[in-house]
Parts: sequence; C-alpha cells; structure tokens
Amino acid sequence: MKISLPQPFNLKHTLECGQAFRWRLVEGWYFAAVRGQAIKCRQVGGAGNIGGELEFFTAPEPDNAELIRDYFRFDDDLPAILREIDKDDYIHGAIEKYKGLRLLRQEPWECLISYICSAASSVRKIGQDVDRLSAAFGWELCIGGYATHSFPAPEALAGGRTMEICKCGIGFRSGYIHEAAKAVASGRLDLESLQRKKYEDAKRELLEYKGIGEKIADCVLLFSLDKLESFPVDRWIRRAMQGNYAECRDASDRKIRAFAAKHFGRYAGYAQEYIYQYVRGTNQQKRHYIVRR
DNA sequence: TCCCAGGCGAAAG
DNA sequence: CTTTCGCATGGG
Repeated sequence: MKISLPQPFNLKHTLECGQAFRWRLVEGWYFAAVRGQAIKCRQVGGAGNIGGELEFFTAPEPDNAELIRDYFRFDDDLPAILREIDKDDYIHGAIEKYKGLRLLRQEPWECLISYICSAASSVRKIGQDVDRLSAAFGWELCIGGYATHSFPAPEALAGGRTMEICKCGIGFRSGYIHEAAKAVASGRLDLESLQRKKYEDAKRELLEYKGIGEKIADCVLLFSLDKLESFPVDRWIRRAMQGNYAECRDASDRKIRAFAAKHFGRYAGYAQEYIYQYVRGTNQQKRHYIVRR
C-alpha cells in the first residue's frame, strides 16, 4: 500500500537519527515492530529522498495506514515548525542538512524502557538491548520474510526476576527496568495519563523513578508523550550548545534547557533532534579521521 | 589495553 | 549548588 507523504519528509533521516532503535534496513526496505505490528516500508518517488510516497506493509493487521500516519506524525506541520525554530545560522545549517527529519510518536512504554537502556550506552547497543528484551519477553512477528518480536508487555518484564532482564546484556540498568515495569504493570505509573498532563507535571512524575533522570525523562516526553517543547540535553547536545551559543558557554544542563526554551520556543524538541544529528554526524567524521591518522 | 557510549544515583565539597 | 565516582556491556 502507498500513501502520499507530507512535505518535507525524509524516511532515512527520520529512522536513522537515533530517536528509535529497532529499525533495520534490508535491501532498501526498513523493518521494525511498532505497537505490536510488524512494519515494512520504504520511501519511493520524490527528489533527493524528499517527498514522494511511503510504500508500506503491516502485519498481522494489513494496510494499517492509521498506524503509519500517527507514528510518523503526519499531523505535524513541519514547514511551520521549521520556520519557527530557524532562529540562527547554526540551527539553519542543521535544518538544511537534515530537512525532512520528523519526530516519531513512539509507544510510551517501549520508549521509557528503551531510554532507560540508553544510559552510558550507544545507539547501536541500545538497539541490541531492546531487540534482546523483545526476543526474550515478546512474541514473534513476521512480515515479508522478516522475523522480529514485539516489544514485551509491562507484565512480561515485571513478572520474572531482575536477573532474567540482565541476561539480555542490560547490565546495571536491569533493576531500573524491573522496577519501572512493576510500576506500569500495577497501574501505579500510568503513562497514557501523562500524555494529557502538562510537561512539568508529567516530568516530575517520571523523575520519581530510579534510573530516570532529567535527560531520559525529557526523551520520553518528547518522543512518546507529545511534549514537543522538551529539550533533552545529552553529552552531544551539551557540547553543541556550549560551543555554538555564547549564552551556553560553561552553562549547566539546566541553563541550557532554559536557553533552548527561550530561544527555540514551543518546538524546541524538533530543534534538539536536528542539532543532535548535525553535531553527531560531523563529530563522527572527525573521530574517523583521527582513528585513521 | 584503553576509551567511549543519547546518564544516573550517591556521596562529598 | 557543583564535582566525582562507580556502574555492566559492547564496539572501535
């Protein structure tokens, strides 16, 4: 099935920018499990991977276009958002380079556990961790000859022992995940209700749990709870902001977040993701250069 | 062998 | 308030 894409749209940038961890590229098609469905998709037509159509398959529910529209945030008016955050030369460069990158509307429970896994880890390893948790605790999904597993239900991770989670390579984060799973499975932590709360209130609730600090809470709020003003500060964003904005020179993470809110406004989260890609892309090239030398 | 990776919690200054 | 350290694991 094909659906026309909102403009601009770049599937590669959207799926490979490190916001979601389970997408795999096989022979020109992206595969993943999303909200209990296996998805196979690719961008066709359009110029320079901008525009065109999204060709996709879903299973076991066939042709679930509503899932696609919601997950890829077709409801976001990206041109208007980019106009609003395009405040200076630095962010302008990031927007030009990664135009068409869209935030995703991830499932909050999976997003929470994925980002608890992210502490002192790498994008690649987080993907490994989430895949292993899914293989161990989820159920099998297949599409177009590609086999994967759904992300586990809260009850599945809450039911066993911490050690079983640790066996997926989760390390010191295992206890945090087990505790979060028990909170969600029991209903004590209601992630859906956080979607309806204000950013500050939802964040305060997330911060009550061990293993969830400012940065991870902001990621969950931005990537799954529709808080587009959220501006997660990780080590890359810290470096980028301190190095490119005089107001952030020697600034703490709290001051960086305050500056971003003032400077970029209600869509600061979009600015964050463009800057993240921008700084990480250029820096990875630098490191490669150093290693080769 | 050493360093780094989408951090966090605890302890101490 | 800030700084420092340990924390498991995998890849370069």
